[in-house]
Amino acid sequence: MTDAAVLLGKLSDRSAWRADRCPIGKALDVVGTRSAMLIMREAYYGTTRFDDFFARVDITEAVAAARLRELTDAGLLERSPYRSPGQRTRYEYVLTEKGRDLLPVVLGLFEWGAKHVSPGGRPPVQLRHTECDAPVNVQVRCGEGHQVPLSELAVSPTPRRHR
Amino acid sequence: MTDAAVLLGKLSDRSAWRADRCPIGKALDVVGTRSAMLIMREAYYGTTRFDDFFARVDITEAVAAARLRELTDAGLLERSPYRSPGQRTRYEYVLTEKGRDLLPVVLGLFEWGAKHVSPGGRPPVQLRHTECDAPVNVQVRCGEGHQVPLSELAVSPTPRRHR
DNA sequence: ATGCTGACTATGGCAAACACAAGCTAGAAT
DNA sequence: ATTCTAGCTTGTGTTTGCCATAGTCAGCAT
Repeated sequence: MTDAAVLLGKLSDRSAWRADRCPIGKALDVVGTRSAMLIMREAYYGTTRFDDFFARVDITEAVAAARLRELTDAGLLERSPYRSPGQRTRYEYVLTEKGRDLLPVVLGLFEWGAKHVSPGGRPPVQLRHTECDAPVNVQVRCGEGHQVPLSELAVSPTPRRHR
Repeated sequence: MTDAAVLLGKLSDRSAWRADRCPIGKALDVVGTRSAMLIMREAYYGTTRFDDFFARVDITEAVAAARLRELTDAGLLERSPYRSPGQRTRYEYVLTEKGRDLLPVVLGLFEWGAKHVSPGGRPPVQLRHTECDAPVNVQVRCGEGHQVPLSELAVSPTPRRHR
């Protein structure tokens, strides 16, 4: 038996269904580009201003403008006015709840890239918990706190909600 | 103070560095396309054969062939021969360790898409732990087992390895 | 009034991702 | 020998992501 998730109910006959309306596909419609992911990374690093985004992500202004608009339209970032003393009003891009919720994905990419694609397996930066200094990583867990490997992952149809 | 990770050491001056050689970018070089992510999803569902991949991911044969080659070249999948009784030898694509390690990313996208982009917030399938039936999700944790929110995430330069 | 700075917008072009359609190939079945 | 099928390959055209360069605009400083 090859290693895979466990398909339950009507899903067990794989030829009888297709993963249209898949949440993964929907997510990729919003954050499926390289520049979107890297802009979110920058937001996590604390970047809020237009010029910082395009300089630090190393993309052109046009791409930064397009992506920032898409991400604010989609609700991952919010454009909010601020005024430095004696300056005119400007706008900064701040993370929303929805944007913060994407953190596991971006951190997951970080971890995977660090382990499998970085030269010598050594990433340029490391991640730790401020409270206890232990290294941080992304884990698949269940509500009981167990770590869940792929072979113990059960996929079942969402029951219909009746009214 | 806006909500962001804590940058330590020489990273604290954000104008003094740029995230080139970022593991996130490297990861996206390999799995940065929609079709790559969706093919990995299918592999987690247990799909192994060419025809199943392109039919179930709803991409063309050409795209499936290109992506499968890239993913095997990159080491996330392995092409291995098999023979059904009285059939000629065929090839199937099976997950490697490297491919399985990407699971948190794909599951993270699933969870984010389900929560934020699915109609009515209801995904078509749900994920549970086979051992205890508790719902499964992706979490950012430290070695001590604490859940780590963005504001408690410390980013510091990797110390140089001397020899 | 002129320039500067932060935040964009516009134009043009290239390459990658993808779609659609057709063709090819190895070997088992007939 | 011919057909069938799984597993691709090739050809053509469109769309999207991105780059590079240049231009705009608002307001503060000079």
